[in-house]
Amino acid sequence: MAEQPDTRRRIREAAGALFRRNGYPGTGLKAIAAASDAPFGSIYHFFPGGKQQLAEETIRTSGPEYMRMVLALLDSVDDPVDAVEHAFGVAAAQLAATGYADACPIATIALEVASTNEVLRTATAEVFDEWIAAGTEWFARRVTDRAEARSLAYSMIMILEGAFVLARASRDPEPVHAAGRSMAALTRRALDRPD
Amino acid sequence: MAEQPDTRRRIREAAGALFRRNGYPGTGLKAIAAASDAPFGSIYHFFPGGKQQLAEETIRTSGPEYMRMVLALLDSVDDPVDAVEHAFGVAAAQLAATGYADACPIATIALEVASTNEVLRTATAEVFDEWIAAGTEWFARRVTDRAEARSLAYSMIMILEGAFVLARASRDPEPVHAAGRSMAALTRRALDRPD
DNA sequence: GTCTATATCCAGATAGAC
DNA sequence: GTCTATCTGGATATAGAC
Repeated sequence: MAEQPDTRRRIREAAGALFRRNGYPGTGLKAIAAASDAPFGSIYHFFPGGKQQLAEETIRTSGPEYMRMVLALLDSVDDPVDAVEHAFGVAAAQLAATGYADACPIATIALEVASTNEVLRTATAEVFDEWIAAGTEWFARRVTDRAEARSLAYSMIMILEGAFVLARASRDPEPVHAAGRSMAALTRRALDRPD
Repeated sequence: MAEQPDTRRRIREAAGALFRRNGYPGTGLKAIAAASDAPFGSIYHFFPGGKQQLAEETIRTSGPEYMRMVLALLDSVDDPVDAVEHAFGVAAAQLAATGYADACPIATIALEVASTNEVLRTATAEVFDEWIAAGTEWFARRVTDRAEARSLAYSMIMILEGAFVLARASRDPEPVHAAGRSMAALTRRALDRPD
């Protein structure tokens, strides 16, 4: 089995970081080449489909990576309510630590391409579907009703995404903390009132 | 007092619609000229600051407009819990009716410019601040604790923004309905448990 | 004031030397 | 496979005719 060249991975990671901060049309291939210390032509050597192929790969790799990170945070605390607040607390800290740059790796692209690029829109939709499925599984191990678990997973992803919008705009981690408190309240309510 | 020319308004509205759908770097001035049926030069005649001035004006006009629309929806129903679910229901229907194009007028720009353009970032942050203040006032008339009212306003805006991300990506109004149910639950909890 | 033509630059993409 | 030079189109922005 052939080893992936290091250059290819560097390009993908640099692209992921730039797309996350500046979006899809806002990121140029020349900036990606510069950030990955790769010659411009290597981008087309490894990604013959050009910018779109590069973006699709970053969506489909950084999306699941991010999910695994959040699930690891959630799994690191026993009590579900505390786990939720812990995960949001870490997200808030990480956001502030990166100058309010590193929030959701795919949300900006998702909004940008929703009306303009079916290939990338589908990629973002499929990543979000995986997040919802994984989040549902996590909550289903803690609340009895499966519909309730799914609702909590939906809410957690949505309120986190919205908190990232407000926090990046205001350069203030407070929205993410507020989102964590609301999600903790919803979680506690589901634990207290098993339907 | 001089009347604003009709052309200027048409340009601003076309720009607002395109920025909302395709974002800031994704929208070209030529597309704005075409959509507003205005000659290209008129953009710089009315907006000498170019693309950035045009974007700032659309943020600062469409943002408050959207807030007034949501507040009108909330005020149209007496019971607070029903009002919240009603507002989300209308948002879901409008999203589907526009082919999943017309969600939040400034969220895409907000994410795109957060790390790249201080003028526009500040504009989006100030609009969000007004939303939070107005939402806090609305909830404060219905729940006693002011901190609780502010928390509900934050949550409502964040979960709506997140729902728009998921709904546009999946071309499905369900996330917005799910968000409405969660916000209704949070509102009911605040009404039932006056701290 | 309205509109057209154009200047200038940078994007994505490609060809081909090494 | 790596890298450079370049093509082509479209972007923002401007000049200036009408």
